[in-house]
This record gives sequence, structure tokens and C-alpha cells, in this order.
Amino acid sequence: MRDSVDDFLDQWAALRSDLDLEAMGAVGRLLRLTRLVDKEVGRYFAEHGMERWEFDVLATLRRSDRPLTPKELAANVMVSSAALTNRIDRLAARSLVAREAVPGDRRSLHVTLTDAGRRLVDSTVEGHVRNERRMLAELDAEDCEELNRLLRTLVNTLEGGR
Amino acid sequence: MRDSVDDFLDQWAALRSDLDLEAMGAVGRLLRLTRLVDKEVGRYFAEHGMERWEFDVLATLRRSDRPLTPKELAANVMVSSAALTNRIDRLAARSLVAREAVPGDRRSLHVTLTDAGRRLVDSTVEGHVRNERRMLAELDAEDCEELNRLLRTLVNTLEGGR
DNA sequence: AGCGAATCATTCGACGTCGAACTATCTCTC
DNA sequence: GAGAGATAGTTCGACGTCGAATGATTCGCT
Repeated sequence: MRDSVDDFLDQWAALRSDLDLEAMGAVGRLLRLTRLVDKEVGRYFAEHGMERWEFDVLATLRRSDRPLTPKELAANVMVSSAALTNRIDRLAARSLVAREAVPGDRRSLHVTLTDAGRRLVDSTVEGHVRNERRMLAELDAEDCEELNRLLRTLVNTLEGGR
Repeated sequence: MRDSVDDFLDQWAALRSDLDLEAMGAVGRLLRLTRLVDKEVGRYFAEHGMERWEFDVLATLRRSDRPLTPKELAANVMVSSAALTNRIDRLAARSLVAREAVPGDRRSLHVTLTDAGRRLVDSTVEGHVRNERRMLAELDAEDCEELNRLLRTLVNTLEGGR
């Protein structure tokens, strides 16, 4: 079975047979697959009247099970702290999170989940994960494990130390 | 060996043991890994005085080995046609591509690589692929093949038909 | 204690992308 | 062959993000 990236690789092979097709293929598929997954995830949340970035922030707070500072949130969600200020503003306006003072350091603050925010995450996370599973449906249990093993290795490599 | 996504999964497991960790892990790693790869690729091109999007467009033209319409380019690069107009403008301003009339359809046009554009792609693609290989260095040949197999399956699934 | 460096969140300006509207051209049908 | 609808690329307005600058507070060193 071939995929669209194979076509892409064939084109390069015809012109520059010196290139490392295995590497190009892996990275190419990674990027393409992520775009497709992103789109599908976005579609799911849109159907549930939510945006992807809202879930990212709320879910990070939920799974951490404690208030987080904007800095911690930014690191988890992988956006700039400027973007986070904006996101917190909008979530707070809808009363899904609240800003609270952090005792002992007035530079910083704690972002907490409100009850409404927590209810919203809890009610969407299940369907979201089901949707993720559905996207992997073509992989049997063994393949899925193998995929996780390979990706884990790469994540570790690129995250540097750890 | 564990990675940062394992921590993330542990947090969910502690609170919601009903969730499908295998699926969350795979998708989570996919997204995280792509971010890391993106950053590294960006770093490489920045070092060579180039931006990622420039390479994307030029490389698509190069490997196609023929003039492409903006519509074809947009599909390959996965951005809107509006974004493509902007990119072509900027590449044309630097004389890396040229717009030419397409015979028989005056609505459309052909984007062609100039000699300078072609030289630029050819001189950077090699190092770029070497860099990609370097990111996969932890995987032996067999693992790399396996990764491509798994990703190919998923790309095919999510691309629908084909 | 006190002063400079470091750290934190926010604000600001610039930039790239998107979807929608727009113009021009082509195609299909009667 | 003429008109309706489809299709191509571009323009426009809105939006979210980023890096840099800002203001407030804390830490480290002597």
C-alpha cells in the first residue's frame, strides 16, 4: 500500500537519487499526519462548541490537578506567554478559569479551573479520546504499542536531556 | 525509558483511569514530536538564511519538475490560496520564481523556478535531508522502516480514499 | 540592609494566515 | 451563440501568535 508521501518521494528519487528517502519519508509523514490529525481534532471540538486551544488550556489544568502559573501553562501548551495572557483573558471572561494571587510572590499568579471549566473538560475529554482512538483504528494493539515506542524514542531525542 | 508524554499520561491515569492511554499517548507524541521537528527544521533553514515556507514552495516546484499553478502549489504545501499569493509575491520579488501565462486558460498561471531558485533549493535540500536523518539517528534501519510503515497506514486512513 | 540582576505577567507592534468577497475567465447547456 | 454557473487567482478585514519592550516584584551578593 502506498500513500501520498510515496508519490512525493518518487518525485525526488527521479531527480536526486542521492537523497535519503527513508528519512524524508518519516519526517514528511510526520508533518502531514499531524496536519490531518489536527484538522480532525479541530472538527471534533467544533462539533462540541469548543475550540482546540480552550481544551488545551483547560485540560492542562485538569490533569495537573492544581493551580498553575501562566508560565507553567505556556510550557505545557507550547505557546508564548503573550499568547497565554490572551487565552486566559478569554477563558476568564467565560468564567471557565479564574486568576488568583499566589501567596508569597506577587509577580506571579495562579490560574484555577472553575467548576464550570472542570465540568466542561470532563464532559469533552472522553469523546475526544474516543476520537483519537478512532483515528488509530487501522492499527492493532501491537502496532499501536510499537508506534508509541518509536515516537517516545524520538521525543526523548529531540527534547534533549531529560 | 520514559518521555515527557508519559508524565502527562500518568496525570490523566491518576484522575481518570477510564481513558485510553495508548491512544492519548500516540496522538500526544505525534503533536509534540512535530513541534520539536518543526523547530529543528526551522533552525536549520535559519542558519542557511532561508525560511521554512520558502523552501516548502521552492522544493515543491523542484520535485514536480514542471510549472505549477497556485492551486496545485497550495494543495501541496497545505495552505490557503490567499497565503500562496502572498508567498509567490515575495519569492518573485527575490527572483526565485516567476509567474507565466498558461496557454489556453487566462484565469490561471504557471509558477516556475528561476535558475536562482533552482540553485537555492538544490544547495539546501541535501543538508536539510541530512538534518532529518540526524533527528532520526536513534532509530536503526529496521525501526525507521517500521515507523514509515505505521505512519503510512495512518496517513492513508486520514486522507480518506486514495 | 541595599542595589543590581533576574523573573514574572502583560502590553505593544508587526506579521502571516484564513475565510469571504471580488474580478476575470472558462464551460456547459439550451 | 448567449447566459448561468463553475473555477482561477487576488484582495480585504479580522484574528492569533510571536518577539521585544515594559512595569512590578523578588533574589543574590557583598
